[in-house]
Amino acid sequence: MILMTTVMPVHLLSQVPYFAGLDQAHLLILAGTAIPRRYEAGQIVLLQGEPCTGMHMIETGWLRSLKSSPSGREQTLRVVGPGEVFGDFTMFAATPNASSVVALERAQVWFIPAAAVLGLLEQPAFARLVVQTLAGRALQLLSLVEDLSLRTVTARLARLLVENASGDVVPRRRWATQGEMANRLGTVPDVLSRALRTLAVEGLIEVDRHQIRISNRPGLEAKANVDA
Amino acid sequence: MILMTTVMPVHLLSQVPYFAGLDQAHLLILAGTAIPRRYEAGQIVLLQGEPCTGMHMIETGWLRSLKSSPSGREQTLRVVGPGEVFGDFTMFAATPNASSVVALERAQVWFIPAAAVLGLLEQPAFARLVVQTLAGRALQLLSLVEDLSLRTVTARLARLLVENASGDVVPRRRWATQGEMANRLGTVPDVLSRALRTLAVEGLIEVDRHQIRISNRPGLEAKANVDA
DNA sequence: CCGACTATCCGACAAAAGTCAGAGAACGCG
DNA sequence: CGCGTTCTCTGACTTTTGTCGGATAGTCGG
Repeated sequence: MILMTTVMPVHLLSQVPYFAGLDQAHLLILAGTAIPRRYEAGQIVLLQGEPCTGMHMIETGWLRSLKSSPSGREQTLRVVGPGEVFGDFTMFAATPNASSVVALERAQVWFIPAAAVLGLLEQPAFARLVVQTLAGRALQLLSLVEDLSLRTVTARLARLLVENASGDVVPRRRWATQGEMANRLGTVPDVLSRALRTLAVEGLIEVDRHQIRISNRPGLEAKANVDA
Repeated sequence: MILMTTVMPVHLLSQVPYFAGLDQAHLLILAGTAIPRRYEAGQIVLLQGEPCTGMHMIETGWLRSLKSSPSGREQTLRVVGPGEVFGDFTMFAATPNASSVVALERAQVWFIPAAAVLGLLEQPAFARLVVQTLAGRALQLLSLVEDLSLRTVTARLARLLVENASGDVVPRRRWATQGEMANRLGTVPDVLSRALRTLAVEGLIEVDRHQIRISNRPGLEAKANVDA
């Protein structure tokens, strides 16, 4: 009798920058330890403060990690999608979860136990990639600090748009509501709404329900560098 | 004829968490590559955007790393002192300096070329420590984001005081002026001055020129968790 | 001990951000 | 296709933060 369990396809793992260099044998072992998990929109994947026992990799769907305040305000730290990982920081640091993670839409993710990954650090090539990736992600956090500390909401919005534009349009997924974007910029929906309008009346962007078009990129980039 | 060059004492290196586990031989090699540098108060050690060729370790003195805005506002990211390192993030990520670093007082630091450190990543024990340390430092950045995004200036100040207190007093070094503390909290001297006063009149702290005494720790901790 | 420089403080003011209530539009589900 | 929920937008208001000029007090070096 054959017991069919769901096993992670190896090709998924190699999408992750620091797993990409591993040989087939190690990939198979890793994949063997991965546990599939499915989440619906709004479901909590990780809760800040809970012990961390491993990391997660996303097969499909989008999620966001956030810090939340007692009064219900939230700051989105990162929005992650297919091929990306989360929860690795706390796994490597061996601390409780530093942020919560919730699903923005239905998502298929794989949980990878800490032991399986930490063991791989024996391999210099892998370790090098991990070090490089962690450092790079830390630098992204630095620019978030810069944004929050010394740029106005409008400037942060302009930056977000410029960075996320493919060509001249910033596509909006279903969950990319103004409330959600507000969390990302560290403000509230009302204020974001006004910021969008400001940019729109100045002719820099055209806001649509499904996308935002950049009509004047140089002008928008100028706004992005204005500070407090 | 003997040429006397200044060589870094090995015992300094082993103060750094991730160098601590290295054997004597490697420590000696590392120490051999280190170059001594002295800076006076206010001098620039690293400039944001410049290429990064290695990391620094502090023997004596204090420095701060910061992001600055076009209009002159500054956000202090970290204040570092004896035994600590800086510039390692960008070295490991192989990117230009993400922040500037300036000396707060006269400081003796050692520059360690990137190649010397990156080579050591071959050693699993070392790599593991680096990974753990980088992840830990990234988590500190996360809490800075949390502070800036969802806490008021007064709450941030309360936290700073609680965290830096030894016993009931927060010692103030000569360079720990209000302007300096303001940069650390992401605000300006005037506002900080008022925040200090607020806490003082509420009887939570007693401000002195050389130290700040916490007269009501529970009360101060309560303030530290208030949000926007 | 003096004088220049810096740090601190203050009150009034300006600006940015956040809050609130309510109207209107879009969307998803049945 | 309708109905209810969620998202958007609006104007008025509050709070927080930042700015400015200038008074005051400390500090440091000579």
